[in-house]
Amino acid sequence: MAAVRQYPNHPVGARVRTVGGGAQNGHVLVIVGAEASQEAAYAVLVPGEPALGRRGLAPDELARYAAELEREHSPRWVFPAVESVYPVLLRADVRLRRCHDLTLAEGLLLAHEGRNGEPRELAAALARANGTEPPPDVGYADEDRHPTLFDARGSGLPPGVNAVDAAEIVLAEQERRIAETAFPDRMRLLIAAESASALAAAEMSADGLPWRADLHAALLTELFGPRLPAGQRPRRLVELAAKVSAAFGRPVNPDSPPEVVRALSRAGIEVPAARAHLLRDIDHPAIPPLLEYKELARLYAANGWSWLADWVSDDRFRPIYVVGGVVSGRWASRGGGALQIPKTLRTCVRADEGWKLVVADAAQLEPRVLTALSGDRKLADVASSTDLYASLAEAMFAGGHKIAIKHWDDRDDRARAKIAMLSAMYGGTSGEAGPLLALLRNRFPEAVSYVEHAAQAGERGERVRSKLGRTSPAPSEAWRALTGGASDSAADETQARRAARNWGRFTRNFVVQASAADMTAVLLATLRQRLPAPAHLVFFQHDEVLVHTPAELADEVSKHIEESVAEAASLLFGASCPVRFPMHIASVDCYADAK
DNA sequence: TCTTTTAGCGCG
DNA sequence: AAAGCGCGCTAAAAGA
Repeated sequence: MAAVRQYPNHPVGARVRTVGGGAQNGHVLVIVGAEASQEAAYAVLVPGEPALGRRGLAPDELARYAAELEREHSPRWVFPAVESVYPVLLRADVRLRRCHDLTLAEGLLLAHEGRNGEPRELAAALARANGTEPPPDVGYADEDRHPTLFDARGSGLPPGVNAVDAAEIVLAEQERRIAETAFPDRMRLLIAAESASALAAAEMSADGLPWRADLHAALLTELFGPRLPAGQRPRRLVELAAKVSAAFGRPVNPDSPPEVVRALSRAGIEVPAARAHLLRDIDHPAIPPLLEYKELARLYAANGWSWLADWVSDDRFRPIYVVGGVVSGRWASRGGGALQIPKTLRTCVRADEGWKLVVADAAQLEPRVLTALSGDRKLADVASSTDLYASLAEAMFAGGHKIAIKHWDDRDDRARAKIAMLSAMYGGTSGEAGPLLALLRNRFPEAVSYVEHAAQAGERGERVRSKLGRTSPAPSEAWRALTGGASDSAADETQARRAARNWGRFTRNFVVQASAADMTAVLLATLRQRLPAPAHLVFFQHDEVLVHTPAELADEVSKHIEESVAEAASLLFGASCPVRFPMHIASVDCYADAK
């Protein structure tokens, strides 16, 4: 094994090339898969180094051997799916630096090839490589929320085919497909970053977000009264519901939107729905308790006692993240609502004694990403400000240029600049958005035309790509049927036009949101390698990371975050990218104190 | 009665 | 004239 050199210390590991076989380029490649014949028996294959191969390893043996290989060779690991194998290693406290997740890579490549939605797990990828019919993905069992790729339901691989052998074939095939993309280096970076994100996600689930169950319980008791059996409305909600009913003069269930709408109608107030913002300005005695009920009931249902019991253990919240679970490449979560923790509960997120939480969020990430994507130099100047929207307001409205909007108030300039930018990124046109967007287009034509081209492509049914090659799905057959042919009637025409516009808004936003996801994936990949032990990532939410660290390392952690963002921007947009990506970084004891 | 869909709202 | 993106989760409502 002495012939095998350590892989150069690249933070993401994106430069790894293994086409044509394993160690020949000086990189150790380790493929781990479960034995098809036995449950929880793992195999390790090192291409070009047969002596290092192992078969029939029990989980603890796999962990020990993986730790040894990681220590000796710092290889690029190849897993059928990180979320299946890596938890086995994490339970033995084995951490790996870099990897290639075959399932995530397959998903990215399929999307790039316009085959979104086809099965992407190892068995399907193998069938695809062999030119046979891919079996459907096995997915996850709802019962235990754990991956089932290698459980009793089987891997779906043909009889006698071992996962490591399948993985070797699939890896070679994926390398071939990567090389066929327009920008292989970008796709390589994307897959490396996505795979590293999967490592980070599994580590975060294993480590958990520090969560003081006692504070959460105290808060619930304070807001709702003593804990009652599941299914029973707590005291405070009973009181508020009674007030609502009393104000209407008849029993009204505030949890039932139709009942609320009917009750208001009887009181002579017509509302199209029972949404809080539609009720906010109504003058009726039932409204205040109703709004208070809605807000509290939401918290109780989503993050009440049963959530606390199900998702918090040993003062850690352990959600399951779904890396790349959103078409744009953002993460999703499975159970626990990890990405929707209400701000009111952030007071429960506390660093351990002697530790700190370093909370870092990217300021206005998406408009900055759009700026970098489009290469709009003037907007890049605006983005040199930490408060992009304030600076944008100056650029848009300086010289007293006020467009035809009634009751203009200078104090609204920043808000209006923000509406203009969000309208460009989301396709909004309501209210003042139209004229504001026109002004933005006038001042920053390059940036606005970038998203408008994406929208037009979507309206034509074309796919669009992020900076690193994440690709939007093709619209459905139903969409094509609706928008494709000549319309028989004006109504059909309207419907077709609406469908086209809707898809255009999706692709318009996709190029920005997905490129932002590219950037944060690279950020995560970079940061998790740079963090000084025992500091570790504990939370990630689209444009925000939390690191739990011994207090004395907090400053160093902040510095690594800054550097990782710069590294990510440089890898995506080039070393000379003029766009700043400032971070709000706070070192706090409590998450609630970060803003 | 059981399953699927909808409305509403939390997060970015 | 109106029209902004992406998710997950719960209870109620609708459907089978």
